Amino acid sequence: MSLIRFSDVSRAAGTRRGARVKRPTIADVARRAGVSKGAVSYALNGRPGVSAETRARVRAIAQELGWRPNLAARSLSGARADAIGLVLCRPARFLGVEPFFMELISGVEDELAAGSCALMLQVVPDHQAEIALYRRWWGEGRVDGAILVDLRAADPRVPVVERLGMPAVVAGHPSGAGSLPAVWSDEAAVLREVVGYLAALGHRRVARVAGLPALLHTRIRDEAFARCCAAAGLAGHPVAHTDYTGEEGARATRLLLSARPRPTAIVYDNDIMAVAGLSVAQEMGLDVPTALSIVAWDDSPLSQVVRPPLTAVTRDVPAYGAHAARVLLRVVRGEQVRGEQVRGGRDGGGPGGAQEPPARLLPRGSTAPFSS
Amino acid sequence: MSLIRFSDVSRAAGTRRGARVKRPTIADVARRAGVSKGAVSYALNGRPGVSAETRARVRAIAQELGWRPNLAARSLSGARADAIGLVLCRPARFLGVEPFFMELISGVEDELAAGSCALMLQVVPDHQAEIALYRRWWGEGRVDGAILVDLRAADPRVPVVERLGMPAVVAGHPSGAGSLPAVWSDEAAVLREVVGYLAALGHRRVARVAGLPALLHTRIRDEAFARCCAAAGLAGHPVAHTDYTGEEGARATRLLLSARPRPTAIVYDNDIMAVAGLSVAQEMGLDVPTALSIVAWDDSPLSQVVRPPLTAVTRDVPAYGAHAARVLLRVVRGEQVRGEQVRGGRDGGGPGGAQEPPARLLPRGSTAPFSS
DNA sequence: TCCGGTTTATGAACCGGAAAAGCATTGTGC
DNA sequence: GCACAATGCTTTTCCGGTTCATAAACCGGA
Repeated sequence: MSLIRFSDVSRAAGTRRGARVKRPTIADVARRAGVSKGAVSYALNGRPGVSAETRARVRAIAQELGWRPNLAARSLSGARADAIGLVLCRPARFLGVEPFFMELISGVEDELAAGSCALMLQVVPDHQAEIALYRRWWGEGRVDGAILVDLRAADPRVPVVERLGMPAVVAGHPSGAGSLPAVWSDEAAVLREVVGYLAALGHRRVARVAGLPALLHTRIRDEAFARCCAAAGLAGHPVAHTDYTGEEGARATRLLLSARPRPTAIVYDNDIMAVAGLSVAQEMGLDVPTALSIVAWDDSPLSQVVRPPLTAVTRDVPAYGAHAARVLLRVVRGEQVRGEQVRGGRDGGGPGGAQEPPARLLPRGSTAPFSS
Repeated sequence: MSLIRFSDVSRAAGTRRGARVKRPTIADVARRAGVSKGAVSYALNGRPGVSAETRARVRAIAQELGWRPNLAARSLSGARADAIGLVLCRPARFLGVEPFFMELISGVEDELAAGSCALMLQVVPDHQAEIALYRRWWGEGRVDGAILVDLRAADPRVPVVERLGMPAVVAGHPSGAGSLPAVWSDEAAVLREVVGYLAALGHRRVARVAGLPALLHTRIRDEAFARCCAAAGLAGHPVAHTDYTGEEGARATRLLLSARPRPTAIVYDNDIMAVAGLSVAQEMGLDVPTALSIVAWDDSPLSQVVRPPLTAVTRDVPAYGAHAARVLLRVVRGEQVRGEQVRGGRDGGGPGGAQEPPARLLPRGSTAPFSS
């Protein structure tokens, strides 16, 4: 009996949304201030139509009552949802591994928080689901726009988003962004720096352990790598593709190091694989850096805690996310992304967008001169 | 001129929400089906009030038109927001490092996606901001509830959330959860297993590199560690507190290994610190595992790619997140969390909640018998 | 044929805020 | 002194669903 009562009470008063402590509405503020709803709306939104005096009084009362605009009501009258979406489409187990996304997200949120905009995050298994999600979110009016990551060649998401008319920003190279603005950094330039550096150290056989071949940025790196190697006059430049996990990184390294002649330097597409590769090399009796040089991508604390600390390509990922968010907010607000358009438009990118400061090569202990 | 025109066009038709392709509303469906708005609502929500025949017709038409319920409108009439909140309160740079949160999030979302509920994620600098965020989200009707993580002793968030009446679940030990349901795993038991294992291997001086001392689970582990060591008859059991970063993990390890007599085994609170500790040991000429055994917490691929692979405490983090989400959804829906209440209530936890399957110790190459 | 009861559908109110239209009051220019 | 604008506020309508009161249609039984 008492159990049933408890259950009933709980259902009736505890958890149902409608039963929560009633929040003041704009009408409460209006009544209290002795003005109309409309006036309160004007006052609180900083729009003309009320005197400075009334505005101040209304503001004070709203503050006092702890009034907050009901988001549903606001967006129902055609305003914004004040949220943007971010869909991650890698399997969960890969996500946990890479600091990249968490850093990206924290950067995005830094920017969003400033505009008191929220982030809707969802992890999905495939592009199909991702597209369905965009439709749903946009259809339900749940988001004002989205940031697209992990662009692929001929990415199906781009035309869908374009057709939906949903504001969106691509975090990645503009070549695949269609008409969407893109925020990206020049990976080819960094790769040039890396290869140049290794060549200068005397390395002639440089290999690469790359990420998912379907991703556009992997392809761009692949191509740039081939070009750079050729330009630097390096011999063969084997590239192994992986799924970014340590396991595959280790396997690829083992394969590369078993070949004859074996490479004297390996460039990895992330740091987890570089660490795995380092372990494999040590396991195989190859000293790093004297017998093998290693370069990691997307520096994280991980690169610094292993011995030797890894030479890494480092970039400010949070800043990258923040930048993407900033551009998206501008698009959402209907502002032209003018400044960036000039900078970004030149090589066929979308109508707006911006280039990030390029990543930098940070030499540490895992690279050294090589002489055969 | 063309630039200006482009800008105008964009503002007028491109990005403003109002100008997007008009989505069908319930009224459109009603008109098309030749029934009233109300009937459509009943039909689509599976509520009585329409005939099976009409229901089917309305459903078909809604489908055909691609109708989706406008979330704002729906939640305005007192329904749910169909989103739950998760606020992370560690500095961004720490978040990127730990796979834990990303895995937790992916688990949460697995569960939410099933109920087509979204996740609002935000990273904040401190508890102050976190609390403000709960107020805002709840006040604006943006979320139906929240998952609280990283509980501290006498956590200020708990009473605030209780007072707000916002459904919430604590991911952590129920001792700090007040009246909120908690989802947790028995860390003391695992620690007992770990210490017992090391003691059985012949270790007499076991040290611990712990995480942030302010966190409740750190305290629980601290206390359990002390108790287990005493129970196993181990000598001193120094504990070094850190901020979870590799740097501090390395520093703490250096300190511990410089003491005389030095510990023969170290248990770390996460894997990044364990990896850092491994490097430090190797740097100091101590072979792992013959001279020093290492145990990591929260196994990630990282533990497996280093040499030797790390013995680690492993648990199913995504499942943990999924579980928390499931309990929260129940609370939100006003269902009693009955089954769990029995299991969870026994030791003073909230009115509901559930215990996770305990973590397991996974011996790998970094632990070995020790004989002085 | 009439009657109570159920099923099925309708119309209107309502949620909370935004914004257009309406309406006094005061001020300005000629 | 009058036309006209600006100011400051109110009224009204609207956004898109939910829900309640109500009514029409239907049913079997007396």
